[in-house]
Amino acid sequence: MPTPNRTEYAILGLLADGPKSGYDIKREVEGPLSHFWHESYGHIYPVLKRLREHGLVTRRRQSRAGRPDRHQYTLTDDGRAEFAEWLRQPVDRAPIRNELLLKVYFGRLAAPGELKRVVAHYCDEQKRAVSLLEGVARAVAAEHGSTAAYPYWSMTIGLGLKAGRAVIEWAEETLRRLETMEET
Amino acid sequence: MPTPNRTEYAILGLLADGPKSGYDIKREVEGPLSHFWHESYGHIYPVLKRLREHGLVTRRRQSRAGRPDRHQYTLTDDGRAEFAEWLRQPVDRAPIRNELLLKVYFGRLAAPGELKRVVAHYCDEQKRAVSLLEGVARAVAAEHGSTAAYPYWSMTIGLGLKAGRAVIEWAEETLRRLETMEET
DNA sequence: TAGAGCATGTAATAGGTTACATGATTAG
DNA sequence: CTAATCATGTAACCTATTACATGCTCTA
Repeated sequence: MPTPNRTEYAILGLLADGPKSGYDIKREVEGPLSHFWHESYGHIYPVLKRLREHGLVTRRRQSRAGRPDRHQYTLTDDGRAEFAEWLRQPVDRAPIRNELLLKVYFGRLAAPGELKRVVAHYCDEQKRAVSLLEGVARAVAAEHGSTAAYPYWSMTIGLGLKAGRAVIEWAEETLRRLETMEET
Repeated sequence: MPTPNRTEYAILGLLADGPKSGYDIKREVEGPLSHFWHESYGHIYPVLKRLREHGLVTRRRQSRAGRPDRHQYTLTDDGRAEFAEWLRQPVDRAPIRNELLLKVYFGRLAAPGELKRVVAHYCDEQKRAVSLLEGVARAVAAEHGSTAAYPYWSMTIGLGLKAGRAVIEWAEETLRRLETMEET
């Protein structure tokens, strides 16, 4: 199975909620999806073009007073069916490539204390990411807590928090282990 | 910052421990590194070629009685320096693309019960992965517990277990939430 | 008038996978 | 003799990123 083009489904999904421009898509990805997804313009526009060629979306030029023209993309019935089909398929665990663990694995070949610095840095970054996400969780609950989308949104944040905290725990434990090892 | 070619460093690291063939590299990746890293032949050999062109490794044909010839790759001083430099650089959190969370985020658009099926499937897979890793942890401790590489190896497994268990917890909690939501 | 935000897209390139092609040696 | 394992590599393809190119509109 070749890695499917997940950008296609991300875009189809965003359009399933209503017509959008490429710019809108980028903005939405940078908002509520940003802690578990990302897209670049350089991929969004070509994918949009291909989706159109395959009849999954249609494009319409839109002129709005006081703002630049833009292209609005709308999901077709075929597009909606394609999206629904993807949505119901089980997700397999993706093959992982963890550069931090690669360095840990090779840690024996590093100068003393170097691995500790690397792990400590990662731990700090992770702590910042988690506290940022905690803030997002509070803000989202306050501002969107009563929308239909909220529970799902909240679930995605939930995994980010749980996984993030697990990494922090591991990093702190690992730092202790590394210190103990140095003491000999 | 363009995504650096991490395969180069993975290979450099494996060679830092002693000369190896492309085949050896693939086997080692499939062994102790398999729960956090992967490489394909179709990438290993071209990278090996490039590393050689850059003077980071040398190649030597090796004839061994009773086995097919093979190419043995050895790290040069430049290669070792390059690896050491990479090893001491801090690792930034990689941008994530989590297809499961993408489906969760769009869960509102799925038919009732569909998202539950998807999450439950993922949870099962994760449980299997964790119990496999628990077995690996025991086996590694028993067979390599006294080697110099063991503590580092063990740390990589440690993160796999912690993160994996966090995902399971999240999935079970999420399933309960989805059930509660259905009851209305 | 300059800068920020809105808006769309292409070209070059990188990183990586899969499928293909080839061949040696050993164990059953 | 045949299957499994050892062994090396290339070609085609896909996904995605970065850099580039362009232009509108509003606000300060």
